[in-house]
Amino acid sequence: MKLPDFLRSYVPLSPEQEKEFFTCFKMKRYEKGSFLFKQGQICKEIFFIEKGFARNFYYNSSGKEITAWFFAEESVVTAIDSFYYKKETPENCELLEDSVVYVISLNELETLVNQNHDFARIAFYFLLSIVSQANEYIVNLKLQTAKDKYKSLLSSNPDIFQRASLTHIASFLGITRETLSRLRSEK
Amino acid sequence: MKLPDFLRSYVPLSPEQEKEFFTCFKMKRYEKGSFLFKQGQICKEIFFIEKGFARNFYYNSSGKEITAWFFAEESVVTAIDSFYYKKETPENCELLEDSVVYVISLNELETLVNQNHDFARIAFYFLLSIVSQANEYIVNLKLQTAKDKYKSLLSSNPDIFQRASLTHIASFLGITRETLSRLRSEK
DNA sequence: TTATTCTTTAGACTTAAGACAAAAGACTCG
DNA sequence: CGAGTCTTTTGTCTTAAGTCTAAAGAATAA
Repeated sequence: MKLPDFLRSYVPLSPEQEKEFFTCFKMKRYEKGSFLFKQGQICKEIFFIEKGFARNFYYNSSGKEITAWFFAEESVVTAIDSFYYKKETPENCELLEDSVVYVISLNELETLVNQNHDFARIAFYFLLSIVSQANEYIVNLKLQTAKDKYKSLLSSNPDIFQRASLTHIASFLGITRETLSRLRSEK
Repeated sequence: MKLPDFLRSYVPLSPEQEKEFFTCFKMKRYEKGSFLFKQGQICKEIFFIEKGFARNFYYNSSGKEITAWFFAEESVVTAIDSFYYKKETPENCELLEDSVVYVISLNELETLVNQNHDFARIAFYFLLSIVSQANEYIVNLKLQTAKDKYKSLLSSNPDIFQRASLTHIASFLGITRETLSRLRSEK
C-alpha cells in the first residue's frame, strides 16, 4: 500500500480522494525477467513499483544494450516520449526481480489530470521532481570522470549494486564494464 | 505577444482565461550581458523569453564555466532545483542579446497551479515536454562522440551557432573548445 | 585608429577510457 | 551434477579527446 503514501507525499489528500485515485490503478504481479514494455510498442500505461526492481534499456547503433535508468520501490515508470509524442518507444523495461506493480493506462491518467485538479497538482509536483533528478544526472554525466560517476552512484544508491549486474550499471554510468571492473578493484 | 500563444499551445483557453493568465506576468526588458539570476540566489521567478537569447551556466570544480542550456524565443527559464528544494541555485542565467522577457514569481506560479485547474494542466503538459527534451539530451550525451554531438546540434539547432560563442557551445556539448574548433575545420 | 580584451585556431604532447581477447567465477537447467 | 551460458576480471594495445601553449582573428572601447 505504498501508492497512496506516494500520492499524498506530493499533495495532501482526503481519505475519499485517496481512495478514488487508488481505485484507478490495477495491481499486477510480474515475474523476474518479464517486461513492462518493449521497444517498438506505443507505451499505453504508466507503472508504479510497489515491490521489485526494474531497468529501462535501449540499444545503441552497434546493438549494445544501454541502461537508461533503474527503478526501485516507489518509482514511477513509463516511456515518456511514447506518451508525449504518441510514437513507438525505443526503450525496454525489464523486471530484474519478481515485482508488484500498480498500473494505470496513460489515457486514464490524462483524463484524471484533465478532470481532477488535485490529481493535476500531484502530477505537476511529481514532474518537477523528475526534472530535478534529470538535471542532476545531466550535470554528473557532463562533469564527472568514470571514477567520480562510480563513487557518486555508490554513495547515493548503494542498493543498485546489490540488485543489478555490473554490466547494467556500467552502461547506466556511460562507461564500459571493463572500466567499472577496474574502478572497483582499485579500492 | 507570444506568451498567450505559448500557453494555448498546451491547453485550449478561452479569451478571458488567456487574459487572466497573461496579466499575472510582468514584461521586462534586459540588456545584453545582464543576468536573470545568479548563483547563490534562491531563484524566486520564472521567465518566458519573448525576444532574445539566454544561456544557463555554472562553474565546475576547477572554476571553468559550463553551459547547461540555451534559451531562445518561446523558452521558459528558471532554476528548477532552487524552486523545488528551496535552496540556493548553482546556476547563472546570462542574456546574450537585448531581450524582452515575461516574468512571474514562483510563488504566484505555484498559486496559479494550485488554484486554477487549467493552469495546472498547462504546467503538466509543459513539464512533460521538458522531461522529453531532457531525456533526449541524456541519450545524446551518453551515446554520441564529440563529432556526433556537434553534428546533431548543428542540424537540430543551427541558430545556436549564430547566436552563441563556440566556447559556450563546446561546454554545452560537454567537449572542449579546442575539440569543437577541430571538428568544425575538418569539413 | 589603435590599444585591449576576448574568441578561435593550430601544434605538440598526454591520458583516461574504449576495444579486443581470453581466463576465471558464478548461475541455470536439463 | 556437469555442460553450457552469463558475468566479471585481467592484460595489452589503441584512440578520442583533453591539456597546455601560443599565434591569429574579431570585437569593443578609448
